[in-house]
Amino acid sequence: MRGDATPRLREALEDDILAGRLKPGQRLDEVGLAERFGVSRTPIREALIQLAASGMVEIRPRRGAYVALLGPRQLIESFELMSELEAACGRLAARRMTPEDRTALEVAHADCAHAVSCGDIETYYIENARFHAAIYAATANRTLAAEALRHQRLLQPYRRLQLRVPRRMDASFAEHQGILDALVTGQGDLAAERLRAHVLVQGERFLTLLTALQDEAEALARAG
Amino acid sequence: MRGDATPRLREALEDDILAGRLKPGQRLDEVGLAERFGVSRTPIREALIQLAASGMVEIRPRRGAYVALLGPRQLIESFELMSELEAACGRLAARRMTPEDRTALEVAHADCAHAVSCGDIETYYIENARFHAAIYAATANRTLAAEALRHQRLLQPYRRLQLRVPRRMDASFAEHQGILDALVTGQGDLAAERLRAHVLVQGERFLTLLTALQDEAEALARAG
DNA sequence: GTCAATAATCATGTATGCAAGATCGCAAGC
DNA sequence: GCTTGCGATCTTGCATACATGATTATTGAC
Repeated sequence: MRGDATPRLREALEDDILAGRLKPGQRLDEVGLAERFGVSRTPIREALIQLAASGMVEIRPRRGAYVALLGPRQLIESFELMSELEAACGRLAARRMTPEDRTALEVAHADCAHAVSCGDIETYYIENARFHAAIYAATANRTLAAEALRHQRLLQPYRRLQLRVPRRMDASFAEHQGILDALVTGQGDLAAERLRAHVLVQGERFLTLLTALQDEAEALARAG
Repeated sequence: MRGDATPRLREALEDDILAGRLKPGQRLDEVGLAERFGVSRTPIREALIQLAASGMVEIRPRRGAYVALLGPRQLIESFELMSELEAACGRLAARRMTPEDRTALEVAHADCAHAVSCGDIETYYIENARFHAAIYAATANRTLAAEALRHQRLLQPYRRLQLRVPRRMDASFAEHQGILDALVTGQGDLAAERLRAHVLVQGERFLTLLTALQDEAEALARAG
């Protein structure tokens, strides 16, 4: 075999996690994955180590690898970190955006608008990520953009749930409009503030949802 | 051997890099390291992969691992990212600092003061990192604090050079005082602004130093 | 003397083997 | 009936082996 099994495996596993085919908390058995992908354990292990380093997988020594499962505390912290990263991106993007960046942003925003008008949550989920990624790209700071993207991906499985909250998609889109306005008029601090609030509210809504689900589960447990 | 070779190797290599025993750009030969540490290539590879994921090492496929060498562009970007992370930490720390956090900060600041009064650059370099780490810890957000710490370590080899700029240590300490004042008075936005400027100026001074060194090297190349 | 092509060498990437620790099941005791 | 101790099984972590691509050295031509 040609020598590029590890990156291929890493991407395949990451895709599986992001697409929800591998669910948070699920065990990742080395031999099982090796058989499934037709390789030995070695490149599997190396891919898992890389995913663990990026936070998508958790490796417990001598106890195996698991798809990362963020608890409430970690979720709060991650959304807060994300809100700060996005705010930073917004401030820099407002100052440095090129005409191409602006076009890309407006296209992504229009695609979000289309998803909203169709009521298509799944599409909005994807286009929303693109809109934010367009902001990262406009910072002209690849290091910062890469960090923002990495954390976006980390939270992606949880955001997906979050958008199912009633009317959240419309509210999110309205916030995008305000962010875009601030960005294209060069108001970096305003864009930062709006992005911070936009991401934080997502985190808070998500936690509300999470605790509701937990209460529900507990109620079921008591009833059953 | 007992089953913790990989983390031990990772820490040893990271220490070597942070302490300057392994220099940016230096090749990390797997068999050489394996012999030096008395282990096989497998745990060496796993440690290198982890270090690559955290940015301290660069792995070029089929071409080996090297101690990360940041170019001017990456340095600018990294310092800018760091300035935003520190600003975020400052804002949150000003709001959430516990009395213990405040004490730790003041102790770290006093230790910096002592290093300044002794003119001890090497000690200041260490205490400075502690002062900043105390701010991260005061955010009550371990995820954010861990990210800030990781990037602090990434830039540490370069900061060390930077402090040798004349009078930089005194200026840095004066800035710390302003940051501390803003933090203990709960002025989050002010603390954020001062931290951002503090880190950015380090980056800029460092780049000045870097280009000066490069010019010097070129002049020598022309002369020789 | 320099450059290019080719062969030898070497390092990386992957596969496989093996030992130690973790998990699971079963049985014995309370 | 529940818990605890012991043993079997399984998985991980590291070592070793091998193949392929990169690197270097050598040789021949210009």
